Amino acid sequence: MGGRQRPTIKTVAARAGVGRTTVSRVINGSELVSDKARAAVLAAIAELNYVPNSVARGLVTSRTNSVALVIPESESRLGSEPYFSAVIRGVSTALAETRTQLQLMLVRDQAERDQLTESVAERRVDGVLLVSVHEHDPLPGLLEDMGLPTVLAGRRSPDESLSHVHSDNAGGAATAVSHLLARGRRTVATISGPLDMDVARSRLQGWRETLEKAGHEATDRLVASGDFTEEGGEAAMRSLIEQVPELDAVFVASDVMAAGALVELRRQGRGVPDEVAVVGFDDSIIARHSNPPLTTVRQPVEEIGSMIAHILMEEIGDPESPRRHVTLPTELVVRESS
Amino acid sequence: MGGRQRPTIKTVAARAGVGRTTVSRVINGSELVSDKARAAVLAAIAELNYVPNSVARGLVTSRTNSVALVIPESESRLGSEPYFSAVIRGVSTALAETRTQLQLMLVRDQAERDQLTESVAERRVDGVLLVSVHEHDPLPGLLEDMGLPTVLAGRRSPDESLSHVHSDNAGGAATAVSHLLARGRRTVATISGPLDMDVARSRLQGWRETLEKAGHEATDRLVASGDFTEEGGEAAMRSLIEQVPELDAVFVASDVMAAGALVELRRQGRGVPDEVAVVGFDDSIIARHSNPPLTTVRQPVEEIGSMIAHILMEEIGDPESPRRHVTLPTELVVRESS
DNA sequence: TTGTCCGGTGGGAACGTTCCCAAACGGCGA
DNA sequence: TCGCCGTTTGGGAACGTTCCCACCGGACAA
Repeated sequence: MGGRQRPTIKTVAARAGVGRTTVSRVINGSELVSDKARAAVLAAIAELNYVPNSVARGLVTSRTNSVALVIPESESRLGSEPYFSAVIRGVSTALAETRTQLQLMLVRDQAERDQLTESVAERRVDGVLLVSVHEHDPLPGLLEDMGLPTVLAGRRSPDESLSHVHSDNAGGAATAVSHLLARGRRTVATISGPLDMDVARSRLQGWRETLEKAGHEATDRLVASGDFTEEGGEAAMRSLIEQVPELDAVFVASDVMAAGALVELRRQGRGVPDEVAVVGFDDSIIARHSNPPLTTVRQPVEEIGSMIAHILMEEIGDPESPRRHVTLPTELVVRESS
Repeated sequence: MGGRQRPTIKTVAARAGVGRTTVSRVINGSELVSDKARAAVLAAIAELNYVPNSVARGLVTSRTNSVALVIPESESRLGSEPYFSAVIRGVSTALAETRTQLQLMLVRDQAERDQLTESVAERRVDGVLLVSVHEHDPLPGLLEDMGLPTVLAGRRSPDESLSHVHSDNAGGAATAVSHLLARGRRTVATISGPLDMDVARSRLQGWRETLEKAGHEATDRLVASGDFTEEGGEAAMRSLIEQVPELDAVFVASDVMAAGALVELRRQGRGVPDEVAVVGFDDSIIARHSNPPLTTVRQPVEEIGSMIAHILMEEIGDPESPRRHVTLPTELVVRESS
């Protein structure tokens, strides 16, 4: 039964006894169609089980009704990082409402990078969502030059020109550090993310400013930088303990790294939270299940996802629409590690 | 500079002083082109920065070079379930090699389901990958009827007709139960997944057969069924303890549910593994971080992903290719919960 | 020389839409 | 009755490719 030729708009027109154009108008919800014609067309469509061919439509409208979500994954973090999954969820929810397809592009190496730009050049998508951008990543600029609507989750730097949505990283870090100080901690170290990312720098800045404002030390010896992986967190914790044996608290820039830090602390026999308090960032699933459960800064990741999607659809709909910069609030979730 | 009209194949032809067809041939790597013509075309392409329009190509070839990965998500499991992320990773890796785009479709409700079938009917994809199929899901049959190449991760039932890849669920469960028995456990209960899924039934069957073969009880009172969520695992554990207070081991059909079970056991003051041993399934990130770390059955999820993608590409390339049924081995990972 | 073949080439048609425009239709006022 | 206007309609062209086929020219055998 699957062998039958798919009906085209012509078939429908013939069946309904009208012209191609009228069918097209009905499909696209134009008002300039008589009720009679509309009824005939709708009936024909139903009988023939007609579905418009979106490729043909795309050729003439030069719209594909699909957008790309680009996730650079050199660190192979999708998988361990629930962050990406949550973004995907949010994006998908927002897109579903607009009947836009989601093309997922995991970019691991240069070859895949080239493929991505080519695919974009082929105009297979109407716009691009970029997640986890690094400061000197050429991709955002490239997309901007091509004139393709682009929205970032995060930003390259504080003066990012492209539309973007991110959470209040500095503020979240400040809350975390204040919390630790309020619990009487004196020496608050930090494990930061890769410093070529604004997320990492902003969280570090929040840590530093809060400590300085409170009259505490916030020098570089209290900073170890990880790469947002568990192993990275472990190594950073090790070097911190060595560097600053007297530390009694650590603010870690992600839950996954914090989990690594916990492993190292346990290995070294330092009690959490008795001897060392730990606060993470993200409130990912791992935070609830680590040992002990992790105090952490929750960020509205799914909302970030749906918001970048919304903004992108807006820019696709109206290329002249102004660029938007959105900062979403974070929230401290206190558990047993602090 | 982005304002310039994109060059078409005609522009290139004119520039190179050849016909459209010759340009097309060069692009598609045909042998029937003289070296001279080929060189001229390639030069023109480079000068003009020409990229073929894939939509136009798709219209005539009726190929889109993209496939859909469908993830039903009524249980909102992407996010908590690293399983899906790993599948996505595997699929993406395999597709990258074939220059095929990946359309991600999260299907939460009926509306999104309809959108999916419509999108498929519009021929926006060359094939479909289906993850986490339930026994009476109409979708696989629908796709089969439409004649669209379809490959499943998992299967509807043991006599699945569509191509599919799954791990040795019964075998994995058997290994887990044998392990528990070897540790001297006598009353091995189980928390199964939703019984309208073959994964769940197979794991349950592995549990049952192993116990029976060893001469142990394997009756229904030892079975509680969850829904692959943490809360479900918690509730199931609660009912098991009530039903079978003397149990000294539980085989749980997923790590996420096992994490829930651990929470409940702790709440009830039952030591793990001293009083109750727990074994999960998946070896997801949560297994390493639960308290205590979880003994679990590892399944090669990423490999499942890349394999379904491979098989799908094969079926798209040759619709007559035989259906394939692949079972991948599992492996027990012993940690501290057993 | 003539005929045959074959590598190389390019123009026309087709894919299934949307958009532009001209034309048909009907009603209404003069 | 005629002319005008607004609503509704449909045919032609276009979007940028690929595919089919016919053609061209040179090499080679007869």
